[in-house]
Amino acid sequence: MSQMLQIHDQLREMILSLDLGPGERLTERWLESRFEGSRTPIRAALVRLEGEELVRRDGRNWIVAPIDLGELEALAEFRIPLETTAVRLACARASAADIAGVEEMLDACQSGAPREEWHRVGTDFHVEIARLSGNPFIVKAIAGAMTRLSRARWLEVWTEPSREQAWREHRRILGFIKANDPDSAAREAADHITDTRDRLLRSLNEDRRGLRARGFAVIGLR
Amino acid sequence: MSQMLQIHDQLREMILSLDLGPGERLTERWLESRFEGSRTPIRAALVRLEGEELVRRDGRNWIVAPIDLGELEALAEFRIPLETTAVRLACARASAADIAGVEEMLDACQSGAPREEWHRVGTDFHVEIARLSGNPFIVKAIAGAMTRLSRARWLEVWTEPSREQAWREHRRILGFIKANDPDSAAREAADHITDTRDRLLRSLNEDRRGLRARGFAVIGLR
DNA sequence: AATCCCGTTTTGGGATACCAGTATTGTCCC
DNA sequence: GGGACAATACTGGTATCCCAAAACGGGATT
Repeated sequence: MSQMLQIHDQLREMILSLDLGPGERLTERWLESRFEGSRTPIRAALVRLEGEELVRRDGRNWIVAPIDLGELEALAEFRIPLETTAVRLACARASAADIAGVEEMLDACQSGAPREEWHRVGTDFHVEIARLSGNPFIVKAIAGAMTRLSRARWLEVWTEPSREQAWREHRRILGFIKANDPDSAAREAADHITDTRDRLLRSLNEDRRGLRARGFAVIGLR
Repeated sequence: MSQMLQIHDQLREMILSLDLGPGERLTERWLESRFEGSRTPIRAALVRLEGEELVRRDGRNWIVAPIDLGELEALAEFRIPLETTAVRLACARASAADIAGVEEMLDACQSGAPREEWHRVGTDFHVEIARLSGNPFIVKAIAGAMTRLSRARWLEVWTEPSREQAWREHRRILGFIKANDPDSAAREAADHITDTRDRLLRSLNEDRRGLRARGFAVIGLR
């Protein structure tokens, strides 16, 4: 694989895992030494990441895209029509094998699993459901939305019951798709997105102090 | 403005105007002489355009993204839930001044206007409506969808009546938003997207011969 | 005439060199 | 000690250079 793609993926991972703080400045020279490559592939990776909005320009400088918690509502508003459409289409189009694949993914995440695993599966579930719709534009849009959501979800204080609740909702959505009940699946999906948003916002609000202590600007959080 | 952005914008325009044929190979050296800049900014522009899916890699080469007419259905399927949501939100949120702005845009496109003008306004209308929703994610998604549609719409054989029909539908949508009738606006928007898709597909089907003569692969067109 | 093969050319990927602008720092004067 | 200012260090933007690999071409062979 080309060096640029390696750098892109690694940097992406570092950003999404909060290894690099939101808003943190990135100089091409630092990245040069960090990844032991020249500025050429590094610049390409940065331009690419800029397209994914994981990196942004601040004047002439590069910075890790800040987390704007104020966009959480808009994100839910965006996801609801898309994901309800996705599950409806999934009911019409997904094969039993496709559905089983997603089910398996959920099963693989047992209660002993590490935090990263829960985080990843919780994101991938929505993308995989979107994939069942067979519409690549929906898939990409949902994947992008989940990426933007991803870092804020690390900040969330996950309690066992809230996590269990989310998983129950995932299973219910999948169950309705399996049962070929598009209306219920769509209702469940919309409710899940709303619930998740509220859980997230509540958690972040309760933990404002903790967030600030960890150096996160709590901008846009009402 | 940086040279890279200039190159990006010019190249983008050349692609969207079909100045560069879909599938056409782009060598960095040709672009170098064409834009009188070195490969560095050109490569950055290409990476950027790749993110917008206007340019693609074919092995090691760069090519102008082909037009896949088969994705027209998926695109409509994607737009309908988003744009119906957008008009509903617009009803709730758009100010009279905002609406008047869009109205003005439609008015500015009189029957004597050049083809480019119709094309541009026909695209921008949907983006502006999305903007009235106040949701930036919806705006960006619609803008991206309209970009992908853009080139196929150049291929369309525009008859006077079909163009008039589209404009009537635009006005109707806007009228319902103005009248604060979200249900009608949403229905009208969905119908418009479906109608437009059908008009486009019919036109392209009738003109297959013409398309091929102009060098366009009619892939994915049923 | 078709095909294979090898040298040449051209390509994109990466590294480096250079520049102009900007921020920083250190210093000198008050 | 504090503020103005100049030298300096560092940044991203661009141009150029080098390389390996892929594409191309042309001639020899069948």
